[in-house]
This record gives sequence, structure tokens and C-alpha cells, in this order.
Amino acid sequence: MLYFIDVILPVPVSNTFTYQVSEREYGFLELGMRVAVQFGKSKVYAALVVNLHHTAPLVYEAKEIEHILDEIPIVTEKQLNLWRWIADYYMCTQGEVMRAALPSAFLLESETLVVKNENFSGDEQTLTDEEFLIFEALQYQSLLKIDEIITIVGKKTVLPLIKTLIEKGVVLIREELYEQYKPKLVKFVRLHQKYRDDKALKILLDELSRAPKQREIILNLFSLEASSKKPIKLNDLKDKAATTTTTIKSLAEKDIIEIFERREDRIVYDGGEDASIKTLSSAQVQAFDEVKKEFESKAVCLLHGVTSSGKTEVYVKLIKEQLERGKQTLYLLPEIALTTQLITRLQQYFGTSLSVYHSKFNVHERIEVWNNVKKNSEKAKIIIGARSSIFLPFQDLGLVIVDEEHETSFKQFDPAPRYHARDTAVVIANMFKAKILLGSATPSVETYYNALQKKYGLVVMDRRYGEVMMPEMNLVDIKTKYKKKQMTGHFSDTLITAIEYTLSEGGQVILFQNRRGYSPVVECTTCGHSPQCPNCDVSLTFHSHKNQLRCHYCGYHMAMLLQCLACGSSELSTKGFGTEQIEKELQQLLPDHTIARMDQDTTRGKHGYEKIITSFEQEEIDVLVGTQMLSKGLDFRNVHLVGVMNADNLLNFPDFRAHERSFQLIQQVSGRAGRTKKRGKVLIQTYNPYHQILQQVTVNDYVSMYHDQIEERRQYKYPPFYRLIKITARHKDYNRVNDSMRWLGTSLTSVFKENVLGPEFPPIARIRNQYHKHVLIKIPQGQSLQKTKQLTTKILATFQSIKEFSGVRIIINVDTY
DNA sequence: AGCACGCCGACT
DNA sequence: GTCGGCGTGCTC
Repeated sequence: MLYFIDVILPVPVSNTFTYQVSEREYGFLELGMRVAVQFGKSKVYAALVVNLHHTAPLVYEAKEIEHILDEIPIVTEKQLNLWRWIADYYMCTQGEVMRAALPSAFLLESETLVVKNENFSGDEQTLTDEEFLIFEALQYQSLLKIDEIITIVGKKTVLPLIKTLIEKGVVLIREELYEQYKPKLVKFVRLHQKYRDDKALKILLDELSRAPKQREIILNLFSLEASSKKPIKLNDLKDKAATTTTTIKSLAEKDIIEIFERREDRIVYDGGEDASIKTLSSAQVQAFDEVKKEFESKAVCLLHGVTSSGKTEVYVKLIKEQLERGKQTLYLLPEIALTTQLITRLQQYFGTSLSVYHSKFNVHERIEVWNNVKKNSEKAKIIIGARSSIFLPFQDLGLVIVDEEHETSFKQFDPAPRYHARDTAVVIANMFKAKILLGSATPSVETYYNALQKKYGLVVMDRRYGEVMMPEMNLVDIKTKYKKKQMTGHFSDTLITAIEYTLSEGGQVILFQNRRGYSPVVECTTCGHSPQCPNCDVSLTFHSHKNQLRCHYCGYHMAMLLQCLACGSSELSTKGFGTEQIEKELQQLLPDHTIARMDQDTTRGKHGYEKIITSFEQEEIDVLVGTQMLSKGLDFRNVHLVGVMNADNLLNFPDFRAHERSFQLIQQVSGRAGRTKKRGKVLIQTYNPYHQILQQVTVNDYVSMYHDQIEERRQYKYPPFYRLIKITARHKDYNRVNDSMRWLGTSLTSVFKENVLGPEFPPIARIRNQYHKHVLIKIPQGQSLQKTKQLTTKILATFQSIKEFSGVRIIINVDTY
């Protein structure tokens, strides 16, 4: 009998691949283990076993595997099912899901190493200059990586060169697969066994009386053992006895003590004692009971609670319950909100049962959390993390919490899999028969719809915790302010007065401007020309601190112009405004106050974000100017005033969710004001104070906003009534994008009729010298999703077989955001 | 994704 | 005329 396995490779190819294994290997292998396989001419990859069988492939000869990489599966069967679901639903390959799901240390790819052939006996005179360079380098260095060879010879394509060297017998190549993860080993010490009885010990101490240093070490070891009752770390002993590792090692060589190693986790929570959970307010108790009640009949429940209504305490109580039942909990947060604030708070409640998982962690830390979750260990009963934590190997999941459920960062945009973590979490919860709670102050229209349809449970918390009042919200009509000359730069007199008043009272201010940079567009006052990015179809943005023009899409930058490129006039003016300009103007208005800015430019680096937040918390900063980063779950006690510099650029965004998002954003930013007894104040500057959304924001009327929006969605055929699949073509040739998309649009329309929109160029058609064009497929309720996707895939397969369209990259985005 | 094969421009 | 560039197609 023959033995075969099907594997997924971490590459964007749609199929699984079949390899042959021996009977022994077949008996050992389980689904979810990794095997090293050769794929293509030389590369070796770590592939994941997804099927074991005896069916020999018909049209090709299966290769044999290199070797098995794991002793136990690293991925559970539930995960494999989930991967299949994601690949299917979001129309991508399982390899792409694998790439996103596994911590990078599990994804191995071989590296080609060039070593010298010891048997080389030929004449080095026959070598060309380049060949000789490599030959020479190998006399000093036993092996060379491909990258190193590229630097040595100074050109890109070196593979043919290596090939001739192999033919001439000068070098050999080796493919090496590195295991990136090394468990952290900690050295421990203990007394050697032969001195474990009192008599032997006494003799030893007598013998050591002439070696006081060594005797000292032994005595210190005893005192440590007596006080801790746990194995003693070598480092602790070293510190206690004020000695060196070498001295301790010499004792080990004499067999007086033993040094042994143990695996240890890198992530150790060493916070204080667990804080007891705050007693819930009556509103929180009521919400908690209601959620539990909803969970009796429904798997998903929406917790709609205004900002600072104390949703977190309700979550904590629910998690506590799961913990008591021994179940795992997943707490999902939007990427941006992974601030230390919430994590510290949860650590105080749950101590060592809580693990954090997100992309800023290094490979080793991620693997450890992964393994702990898979072992269902006590350390990983609660996982808090961003969207990628849905890929962890849960064993016994009881509850999922999706906080700030409406956040669009839960949807992965690029690369594939373009999954939505909230929606995927619902699927996972289903697989485990677990409950899932979606929390938000401003739920997404889709979720709220599901709640009203009774598909999800709904629990409302409409009071802020501790009877803190909702902030007082006012609109400032800057159109009239400009007319009446009551504006200083971008600040209305109303806003300035409010800022000055707040500061005089010792309060802090947050100013929100959803645009970074100094001013988006530089324009020549003579001819109207504005400098464009050479790689993208956008105007360059002026950043004053570096006196540069920058492109936010490709990172292109140049020095600020002195003269117009088109007409040479030196009269250049700026249009629009960003955070940087607000900061500058304000500094001039308030020279005696500290003003800081928080946006992508100032929060670069690992701790940039935390630094600003901490100094704002400690009131070293009086006014914080920032982009939407500010709106996410931060809790500043002393902010009394929030100013929205310009609400209009949010509302005018060309997207069917723009109004919903504006409402959410302004509402969230406003939530930063007045989180204590003193009532906070929010001022929103706008050209359009009668805009429906702004009116609804000021009176905090989520429900009427929802009803307006849902009506629009129904009327214009958008989610939740219709599902959307966006297909994008990308190529550097404008005509090829255009022609291929015309074909695709026509083909799709012939099947889906009026439910195909486009093809259409996006507002920015060219990014990094690549043209983009979209087609949108709308899927009405009742039309089979599966069928629609099958038909689409079929059309796309035809598309890709057309010669004239070759090279056009297709990007599929299901449930596009 | 990588890597090999195959066709076209800038240099000897 | 060749070398080196990149476009195209396949990988069990």
C-alpha cells in the first residue's frame, strides 16, 4: 500500500499538494503537523498536513517529504476547518490563510547556502573574474548566503553564475531550513545528589572550610532553598552570593552542585496582587443579567452602551464566570486600541490567567502564547488581542468579546485573507458552541440591524457610570464665523474662548482633526497648479517641520518648492489643513501652554504612542491635537473640552458608510470629554450645522441615525440588505487595466445583471505607478452566496486565461469596507 | 511566493 | 554581438 499526505503550503496557490510518505511516517503523522517538503526546483518549505490517504495522484509523480517537523500537531482540526471556511468565504487560498494564521516562526522557508567543494582540484585560472570572487570569498568563509553573493559580485541575478560554479566543481549548494523558535532555557542549580544526606554534607562543608568563597556559595544556596521552596535559578544564586557564573560552574565541575536547564516562558506577568473586581453598579448588574438572559437563547449579543457606561466591568464579570468554569475567553480589540491602559486594568483583575497576543510581540513570545492556548494552560485562559488572535488554537472556548465592534480595523484590508475578525469570531464561537458579545457605544449599522431582527440579543446601557453626565455638545457654524471675521486661522472665537476657559480651570483639551500633515495641497496662486506625486495620482502634502512635500500613499517626498513648477511664480499658497498646522496655529494663540500632536508622524516607533499618552495622562501636556487615533478607548480623567476642527471632511467622504462613520467618530471623540463628575464640553466646527448627522450627534441620538442610515442602505442596495464583493484589477499599464476590466464588467453583468457596479476608477487611480480599477458585485438577500462566488470564480478563471489580460493582478474583497 | 525559461534594450 | 533586464508560467 502507498501512503500520501495532502499539505498546504504558505504560498498563494489555490490547491493543496500531495506528497508521498513511508508507512512509518504515515503512522506517526497527524493532521496539523508540519513537514519539510521540497517545492519547486530547490526550495524547502514547512507545509501543513491537512489530509492522510492512499490515493496516488494520476497525472504526476508525488515527491517524497524531506522530514517531519513536529512531534505533536501545532494546529487543531477545528482551526483547519476554520481556515477552509475563511478561504472559501473570503475567496482566497488556504496558503494565504496559513500565512496570516501562523506565527512567523512556524513558517519556515529554506535558505540556499553555497559552500566550497573540498574535492575541487581544477585550476583556478580557468575561473572568470566573478567566479574567482566567490571562490576567494569561500577561502575565508565556510558558507555564503545568496544575498551575500549578490553583494560580492554586485548584481542581481547570480543563480546562473552559481550554476556554472557547480558545474566546474568549485562549489556545492545546500538548502537549510532553520527552526526559528528556540525555547528559552533557564539554568537552575541544586546540590549534587551525593551530598543530599546530612553526613556527606557535613564532610563537604568541612572540606570547603579552606575554600571560603565556595563554602559561601553553598550556604547561600541553602538559604535560598529554605526561603523559596522552588528550584533556584543560577542567576539568583549568583546575585545572592555576589559571585560569578564561572565560580559556580567550577563547583559544578567538581560535582558538588548540579546545573540543570528548564524551559521558561518569556512572558511573565509580574504585576501586583490581583485586584478584586469592582462591585458593579445597579445598571451594570442589570446589563450583566440581561446579557446572560440573551445568551440563553442566542449565541450573539450586542451590548450597546454609551461611552464610559462601564461596559468593561460587565465583560470582566462574564470572563470571571468563564474562568470559574475552566473555559477560555477571547477578548478582541481593534488594533489601535491595544493600549496599556486596558491591559493593565485586566491584568489587575486576572493576573497570570491573561495573555496578550498581537503583532508587536516578537516571534518567540507569539509562539509561547500559541502553545499555551493550545495546551489550554492556566496562563492563557483569557486572551486579549487584535484581529489576528482569532487564529489561535483554542481548545475550549467559552466566550468571545468583541470590543468596539463597529471598528473597521477588524477587517483586514491587505494582504489576503481579507477577513473580518468580528464576523469570523462569530463563526468560531459557533464552532465551539460558545457565546459572543459585541460591545460598542456606536454599533455598526449591520450589527444593530441583526439585533433588531432578533438574530442577535440586544442589551442597552444608556447611562454613564457614576451618573457622569453626557458631554454638552454644540455646533459652531464656521461659515458665518468666517463672514463675520470671527476666525483666527482655523479657530472660531467660540472654540478659542472655550479652550482658554478650560485651561484656566486647570482642565485639558483634545482637538480632533482627521488629517495629518500641515496642509494637504500646495497651490500656485498664479496658475493654480499644485505639485503631484510622480508615482500616484494625488497632490503632495506639505509637512512644515521638515519643509517637505510628501505623498501619503507611496512615501515619496521632496523638498518644499520655492517656485511653481508650471509657471515659475513664487506665490504659493496652501489649501486645507492638517494636524500639524492646527498645532502650530494653536501654539501661537497659546504661547504659554504645552501643545502636543498625536498622529502617524509622531507615534512612529514602538513606544511613540505610549509616550504621548503617558505624558498627557500626567498632565504634562495641556492640549493634544490628533487624528482619529485619539478616539479609541482612551481614558483621560482631566479632559474637559473636545474640539472637532472640521466635521465636513468626514461627512463628504465618498463612501456609503461615510455618514455612519462620521457619527461614530465624532461620538467616540466626544466620549473623551468629561469622564468625571464635571460635565464635559464638545465643540464641533462645521460649514454645515444643519447636517442631519451632526444634529443627531449633538443630541446623542444613535437610534435615529440608525433608522436614517438603514433606510438609505435599503434604498441604495447596500449591506445589510445586499452583500458586496469588490474586485480590483491592478497593472502598470492604464489601457490593460481599462480593457481587461471592461471585459470583466461585461461578463459579470451578463450573469448578475443590474447588480454589478462599474468598472470604475477609484478616486486615486494610480498608486505606486500601478493603475487600479474596481467592479462591485451586489448580492441580494436570497441569492446564494456560494453560487455567486462559484460563478465569479469561474469568470475570473476565464479572465486569467485571456492572453491580453495577462499580468493584471486581481484582488477580491468580500464584504468590502 | 520563488525560480526557470524566454524575449528585448544598453553596453563592449 | 552579448549581458542582464524583466515578463510568463509552473510548482505535488
